[in-house]
Amino acid sequence: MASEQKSPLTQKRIVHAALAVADRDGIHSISMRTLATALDAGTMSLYNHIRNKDELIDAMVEDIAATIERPEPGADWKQGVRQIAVSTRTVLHRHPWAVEVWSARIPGPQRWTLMEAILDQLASAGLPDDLTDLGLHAVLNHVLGHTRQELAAVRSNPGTHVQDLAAELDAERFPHVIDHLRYHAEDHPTHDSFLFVLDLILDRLDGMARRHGTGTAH
Amino acid sequence: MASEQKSPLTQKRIVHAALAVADRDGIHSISMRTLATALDAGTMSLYNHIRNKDELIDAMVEDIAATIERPEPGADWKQGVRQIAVSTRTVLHRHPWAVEVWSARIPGPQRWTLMEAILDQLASAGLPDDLTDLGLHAVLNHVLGHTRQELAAVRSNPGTHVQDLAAELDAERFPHVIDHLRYHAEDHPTHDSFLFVLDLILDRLDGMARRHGTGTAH
DNA sequence: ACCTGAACACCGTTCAAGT
DNA sequence: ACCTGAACACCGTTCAAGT
Repeated sequence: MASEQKSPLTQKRIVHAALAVADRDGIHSISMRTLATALDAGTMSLYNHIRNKDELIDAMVEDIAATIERPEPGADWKQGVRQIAVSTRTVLHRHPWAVEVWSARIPGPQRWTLMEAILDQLASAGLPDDLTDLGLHAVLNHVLGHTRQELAAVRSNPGTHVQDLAAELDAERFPHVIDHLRYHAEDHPTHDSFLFVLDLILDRLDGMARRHGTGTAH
Repeated sequence: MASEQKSPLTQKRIVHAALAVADRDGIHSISMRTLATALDAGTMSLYNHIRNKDELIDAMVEDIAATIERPEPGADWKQGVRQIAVSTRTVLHRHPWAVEVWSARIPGPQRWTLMEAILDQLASAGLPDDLTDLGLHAVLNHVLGHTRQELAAVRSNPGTHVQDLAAELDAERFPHVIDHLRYHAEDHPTHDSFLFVLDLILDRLDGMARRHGTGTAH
């Protein structure tokens, strides 16, 4: 107790401490001062390992992007894309603050690697350039959009839940919206809409690839 | 010149001034102090018309959401949804900071009205509840995802362009990503991918509605 | 009812000084 | 090379005092 050894600051320790804070209290709770205190260091010491706060947040996103599972090289392309999509969703659920930052900032190497993997799978399906582009965006928009939407009620306003939102709306003006919110408040265990739509997209791309491969369309 | 009359502060004047600043310099450039100065008022005067900064930003989003065109009541449902989607994209391009805030915060009346309109159109197509839900998210994810992606290069880092990103990447590790970025840097006037995918989604929903209507599937 | 300055409790970051 | 306190130039917002 008397001989506590302060472990040295590293960019890794700083990023991990920041992740712990963000996962618990949200990205808004991170300040250089509180983060330094949590690490038992002077505020300015952090700047020996990180250029500024923006780059810290980029490093946090890269760190969690690295935990997304990639398919082994020989895998079927549909299974490959599916695995990346499912794992991305799982990881984003583990870090509820991350989905907003994900779309808002320019990717780093880890995220480029993920995009490269998806594009590689789509290319191996035999899709031409324009349909590969279409497929990448369809998959990414679905994964990020669906996950964002799942996390929205929980995250944005900690007190707010989907049911409460529906209760506040005027039933005369927003009947469909209220139905829709109620629908989302229920559990739908029979088919997970995330996987349902994901497979819809993948099957559609598969069909396009086959049509292209057999030379039916240009 | 000697008899300048200060027009009184209103929530509308404050929101419009904030929109002008955000459209020119980004949402980050808005502070209560600079905004008050722009309005030739004391900082704390703003708080007589707006509860806090978060509600100001919500009010800004609501203000631009109100400018999105809605279809006239009798319109064909596909044309109706299409018009809302196209107009949303146009409006978000006019306010490049808005697409991030859009997904991050809980909707207000204007945005609920838009969702109500889309859901109403989808219901009039004869889609059952679960496919209406699927259709709403497909349309919203596409509109927001595509628009975000169009704006990303321009907005996030004012100096960065898509071509520069591609030039910085290691050609050995990211061949597909580089191709993809180059593809996006080109103009593709022959078919706008926004409309192409939008119509793909709408046609798909139409097909589902017809199959459901004729009782072929449950 | 609306306006506002002072004050409080914070920020991120530069710089110079330490070891 | 790494650490750090002081200082600078900001924040959003509460409160009390004005009209």
